[in-house]
Amino acid sequence: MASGFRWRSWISSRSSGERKALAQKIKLSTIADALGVSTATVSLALRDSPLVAGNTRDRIKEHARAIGYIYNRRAASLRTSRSGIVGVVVHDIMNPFFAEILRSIESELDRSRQTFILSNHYDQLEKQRTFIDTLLQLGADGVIMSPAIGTPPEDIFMAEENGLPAVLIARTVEGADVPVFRGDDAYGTGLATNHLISLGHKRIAMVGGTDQTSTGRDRYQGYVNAMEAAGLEVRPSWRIAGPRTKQAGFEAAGQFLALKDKPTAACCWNDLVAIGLMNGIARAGLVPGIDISVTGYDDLEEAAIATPALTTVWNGQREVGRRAASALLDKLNGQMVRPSQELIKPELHVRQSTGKPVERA
Amino acid sequence: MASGFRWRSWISSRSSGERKALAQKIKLSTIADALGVSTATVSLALRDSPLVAGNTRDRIKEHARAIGYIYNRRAASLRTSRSGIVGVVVHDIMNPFFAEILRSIESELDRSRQTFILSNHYDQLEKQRTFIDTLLQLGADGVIMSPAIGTPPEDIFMAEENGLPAVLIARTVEGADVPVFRGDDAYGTGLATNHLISLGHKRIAMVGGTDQTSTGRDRYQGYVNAMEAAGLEVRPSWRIAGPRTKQAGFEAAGQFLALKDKPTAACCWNDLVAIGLMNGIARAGLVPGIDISVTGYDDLEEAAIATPALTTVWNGQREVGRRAASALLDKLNGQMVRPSQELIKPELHVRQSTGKPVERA
DNA sequence: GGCCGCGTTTAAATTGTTTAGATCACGATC
DNA sequence: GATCGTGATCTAAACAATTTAAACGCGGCC
Repeated sequence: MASGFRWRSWISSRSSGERKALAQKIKLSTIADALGVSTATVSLALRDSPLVAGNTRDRIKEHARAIGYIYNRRAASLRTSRSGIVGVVVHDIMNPFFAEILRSIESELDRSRQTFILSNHYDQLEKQRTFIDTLLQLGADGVIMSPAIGTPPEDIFMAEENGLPAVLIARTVEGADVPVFRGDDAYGTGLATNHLISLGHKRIAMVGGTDQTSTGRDRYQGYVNAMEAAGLEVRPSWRIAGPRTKQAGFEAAGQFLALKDKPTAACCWNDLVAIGLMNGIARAGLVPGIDISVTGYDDLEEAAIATPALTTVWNGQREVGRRAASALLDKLNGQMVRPSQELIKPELHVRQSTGKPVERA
Repeated sequence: MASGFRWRSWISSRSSGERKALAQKIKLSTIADALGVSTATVSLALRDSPLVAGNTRDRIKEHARAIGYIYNRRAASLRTSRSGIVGVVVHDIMNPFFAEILRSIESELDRSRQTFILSNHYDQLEKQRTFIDTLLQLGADGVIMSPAIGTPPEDIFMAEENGLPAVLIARTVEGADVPVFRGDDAYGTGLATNHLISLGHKRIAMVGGTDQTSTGRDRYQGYVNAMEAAGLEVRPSWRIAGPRTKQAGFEAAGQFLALKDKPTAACCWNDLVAIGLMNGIARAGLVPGIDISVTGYDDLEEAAIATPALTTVWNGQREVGRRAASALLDKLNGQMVRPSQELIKPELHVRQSTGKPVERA
């Protein structure tokens, strides 16, 4: 009795499959039978193989179109080991920094008819692993990833070992033997910091982000290098770490304004933090760009329309996405892609959020 | 000679598949052979079927884990007609309005082990069709879509006919026989408009968005109804249509400020437009929330930290995503889901971007 | 001796790709 | 005129990894 029940419940989820099987009945053999040729010929014809005569091919393609044949990629990939799927994992799809990267990846992959599956890992290693596992199960052709904090090189090695070639964007993983595409972060924050220094600022804080990632360390290093090169003091309390969001920047304003020997400028982790910080500063009754100078990073579209317009560092997102996708495609097609670290040179875009320092009593 | 060349180029893309086939060699039969059981037993054991004895199952699972077996979903789905993939199409992934919807869809689908593929259609019908076609080829189990402008009901009918059940979010398609989940837009803009009216505003513009979608018509209608109910004039020139982005809101500021009998308040299509508009107003030297009242729509996280904090209409995004995903899952499992239109009741969140009107000479 | 239940196995099925070989027409060669 | 070679088309059959319906072996039971 009990076992009878378990049996039923176990097979209960069939209905959808049945429904689908019922609907999806047009296959290669349907076409083959209708035209009196073999399925092999149909398969070859639909893929424009030179092995089949021009007019046979035309007849087949026309008939396939007419009866609404739908190509079954699963069946095909079972044989070919290529699924036409590429995985993309980033911290958070919604972070506008990734917007442009994703767009350029999308357009690059479109060209070679690869579909992509997107996922966030929210910097949780477990989520990232689950996703990679899913990609392996689906037989994905490759993965482009911005690795989660703490990703061990073994994870990437394992993926490659199981036929899932990887390329990294935005962050690097020490010891992983794959191509990495990202901006030159140290150089970039150096640009921003030097800009502030040249305006006359001497007390400059660095707001937002963490030092747990390669990006984090590089950005902080660029700031430190610039400060030291100018003979300026770097105080630990001037490093206000935190999430990379507007909300975090907004909340950091309180901490920033309460600092002893209050800095006159903030070099922010990214545009989101910078905009949040400016909002927080404005809320406190000060005027960002006049009372406090603020720089961002990434040059999001939003930076130009913020109030005041944000001085920021353009990070080459388009390039990162395009090159990463292109390198992955090369890998898929069996070309040897050497695991280099491509650093894209950032550029400073000066706007109204930075100015000469105003000293108050 | 020429034909020889074409031949070569045609078969040239095999290398990756070969590489993968080489790496991926552990399959059901590998385990079966090692333990001296049949592949059927292994298949059943791994899926915790009651048809296989407890200790056999444990041995099989342990061995599978030890040698790093990877489940091949393509092979399985060929047989079962279920792929574990759900498609999600929206206008633009990067629009933060969809952020919360996507997050709740993600967490709902996670629970039943469905992977989802995301895509933008940027309101281009052709892109949407290509994506649906890809889903059909991959044997996706279903699709959640915010339909592109101009989507004919036949497109949705065709998908369902081919075994791809659909549910709609955010927008409806007249004549499509599927469930739709969205906010009550007319009611929502009514809330915002009435709030402005109750503060004493008489000249209120509506900024952003288009009237080509069901959402657009509903939102405009809610605004018009509220105005008329209060006996206020609705001028065509006060309807400043446009894209639904910050950039568009920013640019609309010029047009808004140049209006004859300049309105004292703007009821904006969404938070992005509202924030852009406020930035534009601030850039022109006026103070949003004092000189001009502005309302948004969606209640993005950002609304609360904008300067000034934005009065806006909460749209129940979480609910939309959760219910849509849940309805789709029901459909997949063969339950009859009636094609109802679920309207989620919006709520007004009053902040500092609205106040009593200031009349200037 | 037939039937039952249990655990397992066998064989068929899912759909498209690939490869070795079949077929045919046509000219050239002996 | 028969044989052979050749190139162009096409086909039969093997193959990919899994699921599942049906069958099987084996005690125990009536």
